[in-house]
Parts: sequence; C-alpha cells; structure tokens
Amino acid sequence: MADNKKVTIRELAKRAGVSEATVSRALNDSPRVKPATKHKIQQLAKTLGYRPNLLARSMRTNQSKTIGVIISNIANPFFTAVVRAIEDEAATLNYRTIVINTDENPGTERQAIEMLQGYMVSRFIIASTRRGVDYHLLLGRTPAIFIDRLPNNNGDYDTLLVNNADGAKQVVNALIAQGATRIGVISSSVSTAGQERLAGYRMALQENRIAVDENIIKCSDVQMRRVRRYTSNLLINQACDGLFTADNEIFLAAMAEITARNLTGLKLGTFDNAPWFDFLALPVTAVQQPTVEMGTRAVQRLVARINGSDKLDEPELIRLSVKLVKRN
Amino acid sequence: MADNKKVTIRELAKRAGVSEATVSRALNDSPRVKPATKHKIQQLAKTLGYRPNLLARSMRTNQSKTIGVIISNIANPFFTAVVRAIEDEAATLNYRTIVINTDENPGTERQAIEMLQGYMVSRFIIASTRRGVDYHLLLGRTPAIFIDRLPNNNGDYDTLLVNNADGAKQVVNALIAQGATRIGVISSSVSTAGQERLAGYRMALQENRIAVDENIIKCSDVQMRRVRRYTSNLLINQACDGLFTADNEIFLAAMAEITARNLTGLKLGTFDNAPWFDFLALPVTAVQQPTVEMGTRAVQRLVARINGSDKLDEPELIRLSVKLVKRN
DNA sequence: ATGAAAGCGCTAACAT
DNA sequence: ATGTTAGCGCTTTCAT
Repeated sequence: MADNKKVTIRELAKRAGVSEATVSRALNDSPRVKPATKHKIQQLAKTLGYRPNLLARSMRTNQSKTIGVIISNIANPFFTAVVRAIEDEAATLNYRTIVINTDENPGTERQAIEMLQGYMVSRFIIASTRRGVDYHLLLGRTPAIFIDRLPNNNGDYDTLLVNNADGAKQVVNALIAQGATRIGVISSSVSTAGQERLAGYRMALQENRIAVDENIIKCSDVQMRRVRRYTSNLLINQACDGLFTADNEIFLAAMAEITARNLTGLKLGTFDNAPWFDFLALPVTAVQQPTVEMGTRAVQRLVARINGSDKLDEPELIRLSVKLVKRN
Repeated sequence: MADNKKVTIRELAKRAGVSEATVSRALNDSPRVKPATKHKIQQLAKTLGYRPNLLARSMRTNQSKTIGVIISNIANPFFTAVVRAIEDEAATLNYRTIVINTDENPGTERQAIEMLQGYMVSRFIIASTRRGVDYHLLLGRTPAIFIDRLPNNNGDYDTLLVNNADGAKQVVNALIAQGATRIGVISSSVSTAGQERLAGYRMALQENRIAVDENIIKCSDVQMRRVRRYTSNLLINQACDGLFTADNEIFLAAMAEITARNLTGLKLGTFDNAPWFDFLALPVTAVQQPTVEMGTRAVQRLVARINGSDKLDEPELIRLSVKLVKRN
C-alpha cells in the first residue's frame, strides 16, 4: 500500500535488514548480490511503492539517460512528425526525451538548453532557430546533433539535413513537366533550408533552359500577410502559371490568397506533403520529407557518439533524400 | 571566459573570498546580503559562466518550478495549440514546462508521470489516455489538472473541458439549417469527449424533431480504415446527405473516403476547425475549440492551487464554451 | 551581514 | 555477498 511518507532506499534497507548499498545494488539488478536477497528487496520495493529519486541518482552519476529535444515550432507538422520518431527510437534504446519548443526564439532556445543542462541532460537534438546562437559557448563538447537546419557553428556538430536543393529541383521539374511556363517561388529566409530550396529552384530552371526572373522570386520572413501579398503579386501582376512554396506554412498562406481570389488553372508545388492536399481542387505536387528516418537516425547517431561504439571522430553532415508526391 | 571545468557555488565562494552561504544568498537575490557584495558575486558568476545545478537545488528544496504536461497525441493540432498556450502562460508566471507525449498509451502515461515525479516535478497538466489509469494511486494529492477528457477519478482533480455536447449540437443544428435531412455521425470511443459529442448530436436531432436512427450512428476507435468504411456506409448505403465527425482525425479519414469516391452535395460538420477547411470544395461547418483559453486557464489554476492564493478547496469541473465557424 | 555545518537520496570506491 | 563511508551541489537553520 502506498504510505503517505515517501519511500527511500534507507527505508527499504531498514525494513529488509540490509545496508543501503545492497538495496541499491538489488534495485539496479547488479550481479553482486545474492539472488534470494535481490528478489526479496525488489518485492519489498514494489509493495512499498518505492520510486527512485531520479534527481539524486543523476546527481550522483552525473548523467541522466535523457535526450533534450529542442524544436523551433511545435505547431509545425514536420517537427511533430520528427519528434514522434525521436521518441520512439529513444524509448527503444531506453532513453527518455524531453521536448522543448522555442517558437523560433533564440533567447528561448538558449534558456531551454541551459535549463536542461542544469538537469544534467547532456545530449541534445536541436532544430536551430535563426543563426545567431553560438553553440560553442552554449554546448562546448556536449554531444549534440542538429536537424533540419545548418547551425551557426557547423562542422563542429553532427548535422542531419534533407536534400533540400534536390527536393526543390524535383518539384519544379515536375511543375514544368505539367506544363507550367512561368513559375514563381516564395521561400523563407528564416532557415538555411529555405535558401537551399531556393537554390534548387534555380537549378531546375537552368536545367530546363528557362531564364531566371528575379521579379518572381520572393524570399523573406514567413508572415501570413506578406506571403499573401507575394502570392497575388506573382499570380496576378506577374502572370505566373505555377507557384513553388518552400514549406507548409508558406503554402498555407498562399492557398488562402489563391482561394480568396478564386484563382484557377495553376500548377502548385511545395515542400511538406500533407494528407489534405488530396482534397484540393488544384493539384499540388509536394516533397515528402523523411521525418521518421530523420528522427530515428538522429537518436541512433547521438547514442553511438556517447558509447563511442563506432569511431566517429569527425562530426558529419548527412543528407537524407526526399520523395516526390505528384498530383495532377 | 568559459573555463572547461564546471563552476559551482564552492568555486565562486573561493574566488570571492566569502562563504558558500553568502554566494547562494547573493545568487538568489536575498536581502540578507550587502548590496555591494551581492553585486560583486553576481558579476563574478556571470564572468565565470556559472550555471546553477538545478538537480541539486530541486533536491534540496524538494520542488522544481516545473509543470509536467502529459498529452496523448503530439501530432494532433488541437493538443499542440493547447501546449503552446500552456508554455506561454507558464513562462509568464515563471514556470518551466516539460511536455511528454503518450500516444494514447496508458503504460507510457504512467511511466511519464512516475519519471517526472522522480525529477521532483509535482504539478501536472494531463490529457488522460483511455480510462484505466488510477490517478489516485499515481498522483495522490499532487496538484494536477486534467484537460480535454474526464479522467477516471473525476471529482478529485480540477478538470477543464470544453462544452462538447453544446458544440456538437450547434454544428448539427447548422447542418440542419443548411438543409441536411439525414445526418450521419462518426464519433470516437477513445475519450469521454467523443461520447459527449455524440450526446450533443442526439440533442440537436430531438430539438428539431428528427427521429434518431441508430444505423447512422458510428462510434468506435479512431482507425483510418474503419472510419473510411463507416463513411461510405453512411453516405452511400444509408444515403445520408450530411455528416458530422467528432474530431479532426475522424474528419481527415472521412474526407479521404469522400474524395476517393468523389461524393458531392454533402453538408459536412466537424469538431476542430482548421485553416485549410477554407480551401475545400465542400463547405465544412466546424467547431473551433478554445485552445488558448484552455491552456492559459489550466496553468493559472494550477499555480493558484499551489499558492493557495484563492481558496479552492473543492476540485472543480469547468466547461469552456466553443465557437462555431460556418461555411456554405 | 556573514559563516559553519548539516543533509536531501543516491551510488561507487573501498573494506570485510 | 554485503557493509561502511564519502560526497555530488545546493539551501537553510543556527550561530556569530
């Protein structure tokens, strides 16, 4: 029965008539304790409802089997998908995860990392906010792996990105194949991913010997209102018959404008596939990001780094490939 | 400069030529230390890059200003919206939050709560998984507030729900006003919310003197395939001209079926409004849940309970009202 | 205004 | 196979 007072190792030791050390060993399933004793103690712990004080344990061992996951926008389906994969893989490898959302705010990001370090969390998976955070200062040699975005101090940490340029190139190529002749683009200046996707757009045009017109390239902060303005500018003033948006947030804003103005006959392409694209009147060709692979590999690599199981002296930059979902 | 070795209070004390106690007081901005000394110590801490060991502090004080947030599905936009509101309000009130996702798994939920308790987290906001978790045993008198779903041991904890029945009634009334004469419903048996929404559906029909036909009422686990089967059954075999889905997941699956079969002329209603409903050919009338209010009030109430600032002896069940977004 | 000392619960040498 | 002991970094009486 659960007594009111909290059960500690000392308490168990007293009741079992053994030392605290033996209890600790029994609870940690050490081979250095007699099976009978071990069993007895474990039983007792269960009956008394013993809960280890993880604080004390971490403090003593100077580590907590916990991975800090720092993401920049919890409302973005891309990130939640990655987070779920991270959680799954971490659980498999017997790690805990703590997720903190920074809302693209570098200050919050710094605080979050410092806070977790205060809790002895010493492995991180980070989707960096804007450039401007000095991870050297913050992390030192703490194992960390960056996802989705190239961090400020790249080259010093493992980084896991998708092949943004290639994905963008594929989408734009598909739009061209569908007959689009003048394709506008709206990208994000917030992350490195946005710039790479823009580069991919240019590559596709060049491959198809289409002149790049800087007037139909828009790249800035993702702000609903601004994206809507860009959209009408591109599709009406600039007479584009195709539009490539660099992520799901931009796509949403652009679609709002397209719907409001009742524009039709367009070829749309975007990063971040979503199930509801199937329901739209306009066909959307979309890049499906490998969220599960990204989350899974991030955890695996982090854990490998810790155990030093494979010799990974040099931090690596890994590119995952993307999949194209065509609709027309 | 950031030395390699970690800076502790002892280190600061040595360097400042004062006792550890004084350093601790200075760092905590206690009035019991001379302003000059305080300032000097705080400066030193900054220069040396001192980071408090939160583990040690929590262990000593037996509390951590951290709220554990247990949600059942991080991929559900409803929950992520609530989480963001929780984070915002918590930050304002100077609390930390730790979010853990249980994926509707009661085992994971139990583990998560125990784990956090091990870290001295002693206030929780919980979106319960299926009934079957005994919160008395798990939480005891630990302050906790339940959101979205009525927990097993209701009456013992504060609970914050939306007015599910009323929301459902409003949607169904709207569908009837739009001319639907035979409205099927698909709800979820996973949570208490699903049952309440079903009750609201029945109320609306009764108010409008429409006979309730049990053949067009479907309620079960939310499984993509099953929902799709229900959908075609209702809309084709049962010849419904309207459909009410009880949450965003069900709606997504139903829309997949509707799109695949190219069904038209339907009146659709659902819980959980989404921006992209504006882009659909079929008009969707949707209940907008008060996610911000729910998150904000959950935190406020939890903190009030802790401080005992207002006398809230009895746990309360609070219902938040919803908003209807009509489209036709 | 400051210091000395105890102790939170746990684990890991180092005994026995 | 088990016990003794020290100590992680911090806060907090109780002295001075």
